[in-house]
Amino acid sequence: MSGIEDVATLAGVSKATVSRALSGRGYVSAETRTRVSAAAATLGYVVSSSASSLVTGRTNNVGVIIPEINQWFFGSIIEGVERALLDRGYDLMLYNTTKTVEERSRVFEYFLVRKRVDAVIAVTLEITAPEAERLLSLGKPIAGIGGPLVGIPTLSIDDIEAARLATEHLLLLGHRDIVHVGGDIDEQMDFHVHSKRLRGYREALEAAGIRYDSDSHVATPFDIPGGYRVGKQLLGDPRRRPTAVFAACDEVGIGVILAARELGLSVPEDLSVIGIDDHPLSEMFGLTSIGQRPDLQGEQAVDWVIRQLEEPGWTPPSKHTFVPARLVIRSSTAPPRR
Amino acid sequence: MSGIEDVATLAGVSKATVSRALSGRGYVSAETRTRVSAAAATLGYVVSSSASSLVTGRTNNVGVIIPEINQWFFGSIIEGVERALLDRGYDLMLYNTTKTVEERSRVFEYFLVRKRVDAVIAVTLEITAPEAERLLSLGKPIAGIGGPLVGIPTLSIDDIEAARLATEHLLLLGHRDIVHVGGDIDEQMDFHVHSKRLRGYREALEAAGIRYDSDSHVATPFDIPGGYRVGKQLLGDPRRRPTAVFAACDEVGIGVILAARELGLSVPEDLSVIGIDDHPLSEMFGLTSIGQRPDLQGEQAVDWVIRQLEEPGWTPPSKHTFVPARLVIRSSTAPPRR
DNA sequence: TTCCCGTGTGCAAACGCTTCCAGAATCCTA
DNA sequence: TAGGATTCTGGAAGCGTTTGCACACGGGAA
Repeated sequence: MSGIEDVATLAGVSKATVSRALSGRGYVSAETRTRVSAAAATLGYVVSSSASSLVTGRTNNVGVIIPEINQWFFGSIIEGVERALLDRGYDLMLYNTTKTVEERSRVFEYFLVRKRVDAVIAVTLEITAPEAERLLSLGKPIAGIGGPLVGIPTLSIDDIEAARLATEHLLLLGHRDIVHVGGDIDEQMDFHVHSKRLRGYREALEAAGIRYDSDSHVATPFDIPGGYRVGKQLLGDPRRRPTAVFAACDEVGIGVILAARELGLSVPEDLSVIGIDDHPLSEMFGLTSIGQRPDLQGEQAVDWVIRQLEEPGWTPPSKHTFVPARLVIRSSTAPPRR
Repeated sequence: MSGIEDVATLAGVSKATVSRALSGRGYVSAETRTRVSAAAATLGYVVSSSASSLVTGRTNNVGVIIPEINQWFFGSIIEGVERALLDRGYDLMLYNTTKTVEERSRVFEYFLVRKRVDAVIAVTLEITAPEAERLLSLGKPIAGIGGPLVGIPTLSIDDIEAARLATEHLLLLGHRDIVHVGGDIDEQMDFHVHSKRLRGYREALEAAGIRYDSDSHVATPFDIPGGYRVGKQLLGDPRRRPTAVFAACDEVGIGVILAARELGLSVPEDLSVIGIDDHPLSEMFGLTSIGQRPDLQGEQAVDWVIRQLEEPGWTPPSKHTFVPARLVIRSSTAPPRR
């Protein structure tokens, strides 16, 4: 394992020059630079990141806190973040933590406590103002996916708007009897995604002059089996069956479609279904959806923190950023059967 | 940001004693230890990992190379690895890289080149002997999920055996006309998982005295749409329709089930389907499967590398380890109709 | 009593870089 | 031609820890 000293002697220069030549900082003549690079190459030299971190105070690591991995939304974010980080020469330290409050604060302390990351990207993690303050005061940029969050740049789709869009699509097709299959409102984490989507749905309904009652909304876990179970229940009774379902995410929507099929209903003739996400499976099921791109959200968050690190004076948007979500019409929605 | 010096003066001892008290190495009287801890706590002191890495040569990071994130198998591995690593006080550096040869070697160089990780866990990455040699000679333990791989401890289910088990289950039920829907044999990476599963299937068939011909096997991507497309094609022609399908993974199996339903066939009456994985969705579809636990595989790999790091003299198994895979019977398999 | 060993502590030397500073050489401008 | 600005290089001082070594102290064995 050769050090900078070896490279220096081989190239016939000082350690200082090697450092400058290799890092590209400061003046080095072209000739010297090539000689140093050659020496480094023959020795297989590579700088010790601990040593340089020690003096520069930079680790070139970015920490990512994420509550799930095995879900399309979160997995895609990680992919986007990873790609963007590696492109810029940073490494990704992954912290998978559940959403319970204790766990959350433990992880948070963990981050504050470590001198191991230059920045933090928090996915679906409600960081309180004092916590953010503390992190920021340590000079560590932080960005959030989900939000809004005070004092921290955050981004997400506009959940209310997306839900409204989805509901309006159904309304426009002529549906009046639309059930929303969403998440559990009592889950307080997650930036109230569930209640926001419910709200967008209600607002669209009310704008169309349709009464909303508590039967119009049913909660279930955000996965295919969750949608399936609710679908079975909801569609089982013919006299209470809606003509359309707005599912709070595509997995749930797919579950509902499967339940409908199993009950002998055809989609969209007997039932229209719309979801949110544009999940990779949605195309196969013909599921109409409000699409979003979690991978791009991850890239955006990376961009924010890295620019703060590298461009002195640059500051990220001070308010929450809404990323686009667009309607993708497929074959699961149609006018209600006369 | 207070350093060890501050703690030392506050506690009225030397830096050396602080270091020993906090790290638990060397002799420190109980009284001193508590005084130091108190001082550290009031100052909010935390050791600089770069500084201690510089002297100890340890980073407390483990690198994980993985080709995918957004797939159940890989996501579960990451979850298991992350959990095990955090429990032991290590951080996880994630490298998501595709399986193409150039990418692979690039990442590999990347790892060799960095002095940032203490160990490497390679998931589904065929590391060549010289590469392994190099990593090992740097004193960095390495473990692989997938394999076998010479010179590196690896683990995986026994793919041949799993495929045989699945096929035998169908044979035992009385099926003689079984098609294997697997992966593309020409994909050379992945430790030949595809060809191993094909082989287990063939061997079971041959042992039962059933002729295998090239029609018996069809390749498709390892996901639900892949299984669905093949299913549609395969089951479309009634006179060439098998009585059972052995899918190389559950996603494919689920796709086949969906295709069958859509063609009006009922499972298992008209068609039996079995997969491999015991995917979370399989229960909902009643899919019989050969189950495996990627999360535990991840934990096992972590155990190997960490023990090598922490227990001098300990060596991991020198041969490939097969982890258990067990038959989970659900409702997608039954004797063939009449 | 003497000697040795197990404890407890501090000093100072690394660990492998980056960067400030100073000095030398070269170049441009007046 | 003088003088300042620019480019290039090396020496040396850290960065914040860990750890080898030396030393002091006490208790038990001989």
